[in-house]
Amino acid sequence: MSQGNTDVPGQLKTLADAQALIESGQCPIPPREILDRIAGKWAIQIIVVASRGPVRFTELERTVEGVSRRMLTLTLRNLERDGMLERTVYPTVPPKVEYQTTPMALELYEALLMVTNWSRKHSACVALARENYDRRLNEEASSGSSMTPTKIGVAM
Amino acid sequence: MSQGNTDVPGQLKTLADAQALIESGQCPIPPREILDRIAGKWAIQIIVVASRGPVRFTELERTVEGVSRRMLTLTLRNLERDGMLERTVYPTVPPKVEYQTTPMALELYEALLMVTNWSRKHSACVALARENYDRRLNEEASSGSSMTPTKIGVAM
DNA sequence: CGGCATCCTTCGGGATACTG
DNA sequence: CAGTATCCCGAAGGATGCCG
Repeated sequence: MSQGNTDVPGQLKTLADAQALIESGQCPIPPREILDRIAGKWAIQIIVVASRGPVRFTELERTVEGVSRRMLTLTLRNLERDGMLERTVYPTVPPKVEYQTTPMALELYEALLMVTNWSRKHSACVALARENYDRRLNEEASSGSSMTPTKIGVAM
Repeated sequence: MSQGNTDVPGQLKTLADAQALIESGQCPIPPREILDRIAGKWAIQIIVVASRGPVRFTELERTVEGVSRRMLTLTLRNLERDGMLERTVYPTVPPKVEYQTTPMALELYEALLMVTNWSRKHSACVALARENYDRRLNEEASSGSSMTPTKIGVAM
């Protein structure tokens, strides 16, 4: 349980690395427990806001648009429990509580930037693929089934 | 709608880039529609398996452990609709259907490898943070509330 | 083999009201 | 201000059965 452990057992840079992991029987994808955390409707947004410096509860409530009191609290608790947020309570009256991201959370945020880049790069392509798919569904509804191997996809 | 568009409007390499995006009023995180896709319980696993070459429906059913027929079909349809999978039907009897990932999906997979790396690097730290958090909860249950600013987090 | 249709359960998450 | 507690709903997902 040493602290300064910044080594990754084996960096995965390419798909080949992932394949190798599979061969060795290990998991090449983020564990569900992690994905479920960031998959929640609010976790990432909270991390983004809290990465800009200490932020108070009510500030978050206003900034993270659409979040309910309940979900804000729940998500904050989970993130805190996972060591992604640091919660500081000032025992004043009225109470003041500040949240800010840990370095670990910032690293996750940076990793997620790759996903952001992907979506920015391919969002148009996804939209086009959907149009094609939906249109084919309609056409297929009128005509009979085709006799040749069917490939549905969008040209890249 | 040109095809060979491999340019990203603005590559996000650092948190500073993301901050800049925020200033300009743009979204620094992957859109929900994308996150929701990969957040599903099975999408990523399917992409991983299908990235190794054409794979048949029943093969997926056996490989992706725990998936139900229903969810496998649903997830495959969604991925296909988004242009992440290419579905090939051989009109033989009995029918044969093969799925394989598109280049776009492979790029997403590679982006997710960063998240995988993150979780491999920090999983122990997260586990430790949870233990600390849970232990503090118990201690706090017995004693009164503390009078000094409380910081709950794990040393990094 | 590769689905789709149906039913049912679980859980994330919203609305609202109360509290130290 | 910063929460907790309760109720409720819709969507995700599991189980099962039928079908071309």
